[in-house]
Amino acid sequence: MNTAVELLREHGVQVTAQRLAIMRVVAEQPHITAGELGDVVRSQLGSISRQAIYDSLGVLVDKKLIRRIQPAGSVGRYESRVGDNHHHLICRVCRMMFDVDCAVGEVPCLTADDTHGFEVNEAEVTYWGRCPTCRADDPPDDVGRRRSAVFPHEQATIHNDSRSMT
Amino acid sequence: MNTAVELLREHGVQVTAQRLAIMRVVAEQPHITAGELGDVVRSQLGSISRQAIYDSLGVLVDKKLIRRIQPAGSVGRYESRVGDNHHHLICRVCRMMFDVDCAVGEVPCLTADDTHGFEVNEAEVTYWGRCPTCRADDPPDDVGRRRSAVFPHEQATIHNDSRSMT
DNA sequence: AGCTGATAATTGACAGAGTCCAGAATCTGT
DNA sequence: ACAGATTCTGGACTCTGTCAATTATCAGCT
Repeated sequence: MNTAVELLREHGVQVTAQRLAIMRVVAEQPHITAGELGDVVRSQLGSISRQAIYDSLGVLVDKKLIRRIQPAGSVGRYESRVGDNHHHLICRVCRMMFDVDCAVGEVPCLTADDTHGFEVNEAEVTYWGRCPTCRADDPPDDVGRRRSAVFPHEQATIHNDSRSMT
Repeated sequence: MNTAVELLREHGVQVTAQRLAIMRVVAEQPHITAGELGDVVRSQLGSISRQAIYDSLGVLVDKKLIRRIQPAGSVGRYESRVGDNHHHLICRVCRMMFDVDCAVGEVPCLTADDTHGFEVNEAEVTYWGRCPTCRADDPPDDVGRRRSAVFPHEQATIHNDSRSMT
C-alpha cells in the first residue's frame, strides 16, 4: 500500500521519515509552499529543519516524484500531479489557483512557431483571470492591480483548491 | 519624437527623469531585472534609489507601458513589448531567454477546457527546453538539473537576446 | 545482530529580492 | 510663483532560498 516507500527505493534514494511526510503533505495540499510545508510536516513529525525541507523537495523534484511550479509573483510551490501535463488557472485578485487539464495531454502540448533551434520539452501554460468570487465582489472589468507594489504582501497565500485534484 | 513623455502624460503620471530612463533601458534590454536596471540607470543618471526603481516599475506596469514577467526560478524581469501577446522560450541549462511570437495573436490565445467560472484574460505560455549551444555542449537527453538546489545560484543571469525584438 | 561507508538531517550564517516607512524633494495645475 | 499632490531617498526589515560544516541515520555486508 505504502507506494511512497517503493517509489523512493526505485529511484535509488534513501527512505526517511522526512521524505515520506513531505510526499504525503504535498499530495494532500497541492500548490503548497516550502514554508507552509515545513509548518505542516513539523506539526506531524515534531521537528524538521528548513534545510531538510529544501533538500528533500530538491531530490523529489529531481526524481520527478513531485513538481515545482512558480507562478509570477509567487514563491515556489509543489504539487504531486506529475506527468499529466496539466496547467494552472490563477485569480489575479485573490491568487486562488486551480489545476486545469491539458487538452492535448502530451508534452509539449504546444509548439512555438520559431523555436530558435531549441529542443523544447515543455510548454507551461498559466491562465490568468478573475475567479467567480472576485468577479462578484468587484466592479466588472479592470482586472489589474490597485497598488503600486508589484505583489502586495503576497496576498496572503495562494489558496489551492483540491476539487481539481480528483 | 520623445513619445515616452507623451505616453506618461497620456496615462496621467508625472514625467520624471527616472521614469524616462527606466523606460529607455527596459526597451533596450528586454528581460532585465530590477537590480540590473538599477545599475544601468544609475550609471546614466548618476544615482537612483532602489525604491524609485520599484515604484516606477510598478507604475509603468500598472499603466501597461511595460510588462513584468517572472519565469520559475527567476526574479522578476521587465520588457517593453506589450500588447502583442508574445511568449517566452527559456533554456533550462543556461537560462537564455527568447521571445516567441504568439501564433494566435489575440488575448487570451488559448482557452482551458474547464475555466471554473473564471474570467480568463491571459494565457501565458513558457516554453522550456535546451538551447542550441547547450545541446551541443552536453550529452543528449536528460535536460534536468544536476544539483539538489532548486535553482543553482540563479545560473548567472538570464541572458536575453534582442534578435527576437525586431 | 553489529559494522561501516554512504547518504541525509541539523545548525547557523548568509545573500538577494522586494517591501515598508517617514521625511525631503520635485512636479503640475491654478 | 504657490500649494497640494506625487515622487524620491535612505534605512530597516521580511522572506525565500543557499552554503558549509557537523552530526545522525540508513542499508548492505560479514
